[in-house]
Amino acid sequence: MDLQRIKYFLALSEQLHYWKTAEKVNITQSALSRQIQSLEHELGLQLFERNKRNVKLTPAGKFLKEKWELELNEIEYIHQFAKQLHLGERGTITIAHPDSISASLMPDLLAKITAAFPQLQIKLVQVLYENQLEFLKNYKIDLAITRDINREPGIRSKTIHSDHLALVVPLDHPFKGFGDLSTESLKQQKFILPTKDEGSSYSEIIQALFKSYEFVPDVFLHSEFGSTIIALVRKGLGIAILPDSYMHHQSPGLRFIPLPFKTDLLINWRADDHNPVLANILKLVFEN
Amino acid sequence: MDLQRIKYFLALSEQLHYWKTAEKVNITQSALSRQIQSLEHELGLQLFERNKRNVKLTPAGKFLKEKWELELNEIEYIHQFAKQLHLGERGTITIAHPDSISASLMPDLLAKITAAFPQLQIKLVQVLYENQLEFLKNYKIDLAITRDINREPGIRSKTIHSDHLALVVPLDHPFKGFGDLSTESLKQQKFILPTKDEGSSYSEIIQALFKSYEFVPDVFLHSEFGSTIIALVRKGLGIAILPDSYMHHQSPGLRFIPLPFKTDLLINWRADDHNPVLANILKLVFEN
DNA sequence: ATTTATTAATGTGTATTTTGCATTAATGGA
DNA sequence: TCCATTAATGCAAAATACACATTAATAAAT
Repeated sequence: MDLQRIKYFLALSEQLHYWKTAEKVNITQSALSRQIQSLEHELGLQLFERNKRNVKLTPAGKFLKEKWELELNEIEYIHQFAKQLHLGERGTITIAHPDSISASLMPDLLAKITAAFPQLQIKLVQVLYENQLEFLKNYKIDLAITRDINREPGIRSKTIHSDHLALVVPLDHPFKGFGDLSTESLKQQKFILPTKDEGSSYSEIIQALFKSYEFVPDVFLHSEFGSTIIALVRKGLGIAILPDSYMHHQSPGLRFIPLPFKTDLLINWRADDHNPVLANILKLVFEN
Repeated sequence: MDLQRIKYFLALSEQLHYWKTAEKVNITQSALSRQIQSLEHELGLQLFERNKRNVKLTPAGKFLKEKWELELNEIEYIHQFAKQLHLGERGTITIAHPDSISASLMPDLLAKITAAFPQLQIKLVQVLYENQLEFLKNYKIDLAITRDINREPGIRSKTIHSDHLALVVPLDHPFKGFGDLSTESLKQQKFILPTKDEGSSYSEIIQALFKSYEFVPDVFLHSEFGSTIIALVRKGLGIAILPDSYMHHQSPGLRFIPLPFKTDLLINWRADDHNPVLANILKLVFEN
């Protein structure tokens, strides 16, 4: 059952004239005649009542004309949709990203994506640092934006941004600028820091920072969630070290003091992920 | 776009293995490989991600697998339905019949039809005698059961039954049997008769009846509807002449006196009506 | 590291199907 | 009765699909 045959049938069912129809669909009358015959034979029923002079739909033919028209439309739509999936213009992608960039990079990126591919479905999720690679490998997420360098085989990774680290203090705090920082003055402070994670490159940078001042900080509380940390600092419960992306969040009552340490933001994906949606998004991310 | 190709695709999308699938669908692996390739080419997209070792659906392929399965089911159902239309096992037929047989022949006929073709849709309509042929020719009805012989070209006709005419009188009427009828006694009666129609063979029979008694009846009322006539007779407003099929109606308070005149019941249809439903019904009507 | 088994793709000749051209046969109208 | 129209058909050519054998890539085994 060739769909082309059905198209010929539909054309003939409109014209009810072999010669005119044949011309319209660019085949000879003989070919059309045989196409209809084989269609009838294949279905085991008669589509047209015809003699050498007139062509007329049978009740079954009339029924099939109506139904097939609907089906062909449906199928055409399906094929178009599939084509969009193929081109990565439609489909779903799940992205995990850290809280730090939800007010800076993410809005920009999402705006870019929706402008270029309005039909795309994007799912944003927050995943604990320690789970990101596992989720990526288990197809729970397709893209992981993180501050950790990964060395997993099968995961590809690329830096998309660099942030300075900043010391975050309440507005009424004695630290006004980088000059106020010293081993002595820092030793007095209570710190709110991210959860320490063995082998996490982000914690290593923070460790390195304290090492440069040669002391071990008094860590009053660990939290992985930047917004929690910021709220605690604002209440005067301690001071924190965060990527300066957080300056883009509307956070009154806080002062950010830039530090000479940088943290990279990386984007990770499965090396064997051939979803065209991913390719399109990576292209967008890297194109400028 | 050959539906067979889509079936091959669906088989492969289940097995994800060319050799096994090829065996299952009874072609060689080479043929299957090319079928899938040409399908991909035709659609302009990739259905499977494959290397020499593994076969896996792409997102577009996964989508098409789901959709095509539904569409193929739909199409198969449509074809089955069309086949039934072709065989006359499904479809609609509109039948006009006189009131006189609605309690005798019609129930029998309808029972027969629904037993043989349970999927058939039957529309019963009451049409005035004078309109029957016109409605038949204009495709408003497909079968006309009537007591009138027609001589229209293009309309085929066959007798299916013969009724005696009967004189219908109230139970308390002095006429008890055929012996009570005479020109004198009949002259005293008021008659309720069918609408007189020039050239109608049924009225001609009734005319012939009165001619045999050599008088012109005192016709108090004309009606074409048997049930109306019966109601009037029961109320004692007059007596009537009807086909004795009416004896099958539950009509207490009436006496039917058979007369030695017969009226034929004919079934009429368009000679050029090739609706298979019609053929099946005619076969049923004439088969015994 | 090398070998082996597996398996999708492909080159090639053959078989099948479809097509176009020319012709035929049926039919309605002049 | 003849003519014009038009769907069907015989036939050869073209296009397409197929099977067989082979190739090439790769995962598993040694």
